[in-house]
Amino acid sequence: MDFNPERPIYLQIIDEIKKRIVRGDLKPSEKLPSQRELATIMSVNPNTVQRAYKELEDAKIAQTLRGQGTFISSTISLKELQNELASEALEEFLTQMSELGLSHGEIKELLVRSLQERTE
Amino acid sequence: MDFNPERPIYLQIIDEIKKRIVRGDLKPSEKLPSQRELATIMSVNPNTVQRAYKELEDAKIAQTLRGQGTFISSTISLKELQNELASEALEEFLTQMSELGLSHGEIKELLVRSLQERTE
Amino acid sequence: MDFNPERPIYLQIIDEIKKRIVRGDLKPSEKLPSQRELATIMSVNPNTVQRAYKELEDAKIAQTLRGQGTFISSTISLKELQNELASEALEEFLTQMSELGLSHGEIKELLVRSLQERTE
Amino acid sequence: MDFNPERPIYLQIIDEIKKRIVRGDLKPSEKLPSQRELATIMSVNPNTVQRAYKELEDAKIAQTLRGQGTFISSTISLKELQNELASEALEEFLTQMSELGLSHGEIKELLVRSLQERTE
DNA sequence: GTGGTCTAGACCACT
DNA sequence: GTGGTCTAGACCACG
Repeated sequence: MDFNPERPIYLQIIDEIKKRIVRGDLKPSEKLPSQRELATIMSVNPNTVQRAYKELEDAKIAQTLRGQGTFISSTISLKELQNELASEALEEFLTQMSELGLSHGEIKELLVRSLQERTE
Repeated sequence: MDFNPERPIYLQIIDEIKKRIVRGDLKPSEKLPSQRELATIMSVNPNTVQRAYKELEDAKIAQTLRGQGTFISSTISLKELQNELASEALEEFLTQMSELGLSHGEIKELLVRSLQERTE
Repeated sequence: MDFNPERPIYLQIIDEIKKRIVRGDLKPSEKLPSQRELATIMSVNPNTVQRAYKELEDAKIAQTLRGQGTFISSTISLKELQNELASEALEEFLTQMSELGLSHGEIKELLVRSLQERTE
Repeated sequence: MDFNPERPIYLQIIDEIKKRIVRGDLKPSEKLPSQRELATIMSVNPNTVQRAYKELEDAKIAQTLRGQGTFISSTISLKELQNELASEALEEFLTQMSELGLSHGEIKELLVRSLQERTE
């Protein structure tokens, strides 16, 4: 994993884990790599991983058990998390486009055209 | 204007000014508020405004004339600026959605539905 | 039994056992569950129970007889243990309240009101 | 300030600040010492102070302004915070006492006697 | 000068 | 072996 130097590493780790959960690569109740292990894999300091894990815990996405490790929360809903993240992105996108003075029609057209180009 | 504390204020000021240009609220050759004035309006440190203006200059979007103030560049192309900003936003949006495992069809559907809700 | 993740589990086990003794649920000379058994009941690592039992021994509250198990000390004074635990709790409580700037009168009033609500 | 080695320093800093707010020593909107400054005063690492400040921010008790410092939240209600902290302490105390098998009457008597001793 | 992030490395408590 | 805390010290972005 290569990090964007513009954005704090721990936030990028959080985003990555969330996306893996949503895509089903990580399942509820599954154990995350230990802080040290992930730190090694990502060539990052263990404290940085810890920070990411802590925020995931604050967000109720992960849970930590003393001496056993950090786990994806067992009660988490994949669909819900996906909706949440997708809505955030969509909201952000539409706000941006509106502020640029684009109408709904123009936004839709732009998107459709762009998707077509990527499919070809 | 209220700022997102996650993002440098000067960048948010830049974004805001760009959007105003694109929307036509600010016209080419028009004079921007003085740094002090804008700082007062936005309850922000004058240095922050200065930094925003400087970056706008570097991007050839504004020009500073000694003793006269800062002006929107007269040669600026609204359409081009709009395309640029819209493309950036679109790109970012599509990347996010793909990483969430959504297909092109799903993305389109989500957008269309969301636009409809906003129109009603 | 559900544990507070802020506090070591073995301490919480110790507290629980002390309370059961004070309430008479566990009597002097009575045999405690085996470490394995208690570990199973509490869904806890056997080492954790062992540590709790060891600390109870150090505090002269329990005794381990080789091959026979762990027993509540026969010479233990219920009243004394109760006083000790109650004093600790009271001390802690009064310190907290004082630090919040509450007067003796206010503390008393708060307690009385709270007890009344619980009785109704 | 001397710390209890049993409890994380950052939690003790948090508690201390909360108490100062409740007692009126720190007022809403007031600036807290800078992280470095407080770290020096308390002979503690700046990171430790930062951790405490961050948690206060998560709890909406403090607010951080980029480059300006950390401030007590302006919308905070002293009475509410006091009630909250007092209720927590009271709740904890009563739970403890009940678990020791003490009746409401006994609890009250113990408290009254203890307050009297402290007044004399 | 202020907070934010990160590293390196240490020690500890818990399982 | 696992996470939790802490230190020392560095660098950066921001105001």
